[in-house]
Amino acid sequence: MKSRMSATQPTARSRRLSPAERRQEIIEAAAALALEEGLAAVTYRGVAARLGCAPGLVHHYFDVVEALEAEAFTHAVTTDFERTFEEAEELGDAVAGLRHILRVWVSESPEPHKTVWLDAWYLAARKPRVHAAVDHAMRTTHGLLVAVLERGLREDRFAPHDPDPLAWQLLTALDGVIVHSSLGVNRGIVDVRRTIARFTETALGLERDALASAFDN
Amino acid sequence: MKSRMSATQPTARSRRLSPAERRQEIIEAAAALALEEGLAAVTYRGVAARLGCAPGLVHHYFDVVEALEAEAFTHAVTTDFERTFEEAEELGDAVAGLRHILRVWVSESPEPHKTVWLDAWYLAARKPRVHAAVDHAMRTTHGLLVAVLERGLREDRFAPHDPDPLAWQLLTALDGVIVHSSLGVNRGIVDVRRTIARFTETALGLERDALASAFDN
DNA sequence: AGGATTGTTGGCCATGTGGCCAATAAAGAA
DNA sequence: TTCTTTATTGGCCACATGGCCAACAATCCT
Repeated sequence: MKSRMSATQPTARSRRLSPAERRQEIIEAAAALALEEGLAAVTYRGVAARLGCAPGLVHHYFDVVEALEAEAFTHAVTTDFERTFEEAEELGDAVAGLRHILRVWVSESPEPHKTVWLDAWYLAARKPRVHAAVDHAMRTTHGLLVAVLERGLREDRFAPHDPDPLAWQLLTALDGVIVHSSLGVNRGIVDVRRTIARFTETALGLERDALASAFDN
Repeated sequence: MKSRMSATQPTARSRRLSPAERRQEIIEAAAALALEEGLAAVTYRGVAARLGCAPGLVHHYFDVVEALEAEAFTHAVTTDFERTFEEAEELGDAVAGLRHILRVWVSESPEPHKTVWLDAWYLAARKPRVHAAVDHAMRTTHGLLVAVLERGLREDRFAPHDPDPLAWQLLTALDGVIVHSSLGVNRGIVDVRRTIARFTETALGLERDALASAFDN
């Protein structure tokens, strides 16, 4: 019921972009679509409608939908969360940085990212290219987290530990939080945000509420 | 390429079952299908093909596919994992019971359940009835886990804690493990199975490897 | 300016799905 | 036995998707 719009509206879009520009435009539209309506909404027709072009154009740049889904996911998740890590690095110490990361990451606000991650995990089981994108994104995240942990060790703020496996354990718990908060289970029963904070405090030998205070507002 | 079988093969199935029997048969077929090929394979045609009946029959008992998906999920996950908790209760002490639960739950073997959970979480975001089924299943699990924790407190095997929120935290970490093991990320880098064991040992004040020993074989 | 390159369009097909319905036949009731 | 009920069938429609392609036209090059 909302499929017709190209004939009535010329879309006022500059036609014949360079391949690089058009490709980037498609990826951004797909990523925005994934954040707003889920990764399942990333289809030839869906992206084309949002962009105001013909579905065949999208197919021209991504001859397989899976590739478009993978790119959309990657662009959607890597954009602002690498920024988050950069912000964390500029903060005073590792504890403050970690607190910042947790606050941004498991915010209870409208849940665009959580849904995208869940969608990606689901699709990864059946679509190899999405799986590869998810795998890469998670390894990248792990690397960034390891850097934070190593910084904390250098600054003597964290109890001694092996950053590599611990980072995986924290990410595992974090992804569990994504699942639970995305579902809205146990809402009102226990604050999901504090769950990960508790785990991290314990693992790093921090004093109670050293990280959970990030959610006090 | 495998859709034709009703005309050539009478399916040798007793026809005209009682509504209760047929309904149960459908649910079991749908659950088996969900475990083998994912919850997305639970369609009118899919279940009917597995059962050797007409798709219309399945629709006659479940006039909305969502209801069938929800029932399939519930039957698939509640069947054997309530049994696991019963087995745990019959074991010597709470620590042994918890160890048993972890071993069965996060086994690295063929991953039928993990996929089903992931599928359900994904579908729950868009299908209310599936969401209700998932919510109920998770609350049930939480209740069973709380019972185990309370038992451990009575037996003085666990450090003092509030079982209710702790059970949610453990389940959160556990679901994170499901995500990671389902993806096969970090395979060979860190043993995902031990992640949840570490968290639990820490939270309950158990000595190192008290639970992780469940994975030594 | 004219021609070649290629970004772009609109439409087409096959497939799989949910949902619906009249016709059929099997089981139980009279 | 015959009649009534209803479990069951097979086919139908509308819709959305992935993928493909010939024709069109804007831009760049000569």
